[in-house]
Amino acid sequence: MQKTSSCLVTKLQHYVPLSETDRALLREIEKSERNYQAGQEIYQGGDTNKELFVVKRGWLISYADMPDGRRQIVKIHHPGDIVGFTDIALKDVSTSLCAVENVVLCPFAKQAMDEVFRTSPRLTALLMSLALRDQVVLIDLLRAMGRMSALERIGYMLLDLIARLRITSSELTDRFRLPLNQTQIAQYLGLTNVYISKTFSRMEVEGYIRRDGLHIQILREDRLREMTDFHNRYDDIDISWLPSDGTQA
Amino acid sequence: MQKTSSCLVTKLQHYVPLSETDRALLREIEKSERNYQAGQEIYQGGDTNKELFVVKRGWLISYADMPDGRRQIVKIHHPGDIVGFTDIALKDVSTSLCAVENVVLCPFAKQAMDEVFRTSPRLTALLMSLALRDQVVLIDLLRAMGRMSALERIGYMLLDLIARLRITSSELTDRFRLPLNQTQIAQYLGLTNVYISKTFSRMEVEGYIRRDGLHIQILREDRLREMTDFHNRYDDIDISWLPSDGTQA
DNA sequence: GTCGCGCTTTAAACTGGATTTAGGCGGATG
DNA sequence: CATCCGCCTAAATCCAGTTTAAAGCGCGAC
Repeated sequence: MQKTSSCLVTKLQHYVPLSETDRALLREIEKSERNYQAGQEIYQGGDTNKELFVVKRGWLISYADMPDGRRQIVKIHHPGDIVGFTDIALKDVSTSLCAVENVVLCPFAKQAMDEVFRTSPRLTALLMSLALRDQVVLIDLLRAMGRMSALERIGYMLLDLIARLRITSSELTDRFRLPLNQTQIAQYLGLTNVYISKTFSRMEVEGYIRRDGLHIQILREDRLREMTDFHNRYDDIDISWLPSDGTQA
Repeated sequence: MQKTSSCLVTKLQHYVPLSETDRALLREIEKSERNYQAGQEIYQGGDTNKELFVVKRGWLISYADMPDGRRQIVKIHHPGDIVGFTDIALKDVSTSLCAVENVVLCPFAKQAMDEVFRTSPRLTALLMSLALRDQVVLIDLLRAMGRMSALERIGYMLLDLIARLRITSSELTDRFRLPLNQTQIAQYLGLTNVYISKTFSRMEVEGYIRRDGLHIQILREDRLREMTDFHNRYDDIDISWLPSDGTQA
């Protein structure tokens, strides 16, 4: 019966109801807030790994750079996401994190996660399921990068983003705000900004999408799904194996 | 004090000592064996997800296909690996599995994994760490696919493979057997078999490697590490947060 | 207003890797 | 010992996407 609805709780409860104990654990994690402004780098690959974040507001990107400056963006983070879970078992973080717009994060120490692991088997299992799901999503992206044309890759990215946004706001239709610039999209899809521009224009001409400032409307979602053989990994998680909920603990 | 040394146990103990209880759990998992011959497809993406495998002998590949036949290989499995862990939270498996040579697998039901989760927090945490580590490795591969040239990608793959093989056989020097054909390597690196052939030849001419049948010798490992900004993710796992070992349970 | 700045667009030249096709080699099979 | 088959190599051609450079286009600062 919390008044400030947390997007982390919303996102997790999309998969499974949480006990009051579990929600209390999560509230603890989201206790403190920190602001970062657009373009700010929050940590860098190689830094010692000491805290995780829950995204409260705004989009962020994680990326890995080559020494000569080539950059590969590997994850796009939205409100409700946990950032840094992947690196939990590493001494140093493997990617850098940057705010693409003004954001609000809830930082928390790795130890807080230990607390979750110790006291809530159900939440632990859920987080683990989501981490494994993320790995499947990464595999999908890998396939897109290795085997799809530029147009297919952009289509795939748009489908993936909208599927994720629909988790938290189910009334969302076919239009959403995309606060990434074309250089960042290129760094995500393994292309160049110039070719992103060209392909976006082409997609508009051919009626796949419509653009309006930062907003993208997907006009031929079915066709894009078919072209990219898209699977929505955010809907069909199997939670049947989760331990019974924490109320008994 | 087991006589038949299990490569799974060897691989896990590379990171952390295991209690007798834990080893017993793993023995249970490796109880039954099944043989598959070279080229055989063991399961297909979309099949219902019911069992996992420990690799006992031989190499295998996991891949995702597009409906029109384009194929992306996403993982190369070696003896001691657990296959299918990624899909544990999915109703249907997301990739296909194929033996690249004659292999021996130990199949076990998902429930056996539940047993591990219930009874050994330490083993659970270790498996989870390794799953997260795999995700970091996947991110490295993604960077290679998105931002590296053909020569760099091949170099990266060779470095990754030899780093993994060195976990189980530390006396391994700079030479190893690579039972993949060039078409498979291409499907792994997002290139074509023809260009793999060309680039391999070039790498040999330029003194990066030497080839001899299925064997590859890496001659300029330092240079390749530098070119690809290679990080060995198999060495530096942080296990300090693991719960104390299961003997007290 | 107009200057500067970040971002997108367009165009032209270029190239890394794809495609296609043919040949060659080695090992299994009869 | 001839045939076949899977795999690797080589050469010619082609093209999707890169590179470089130069406009456009808002938009906020002053």
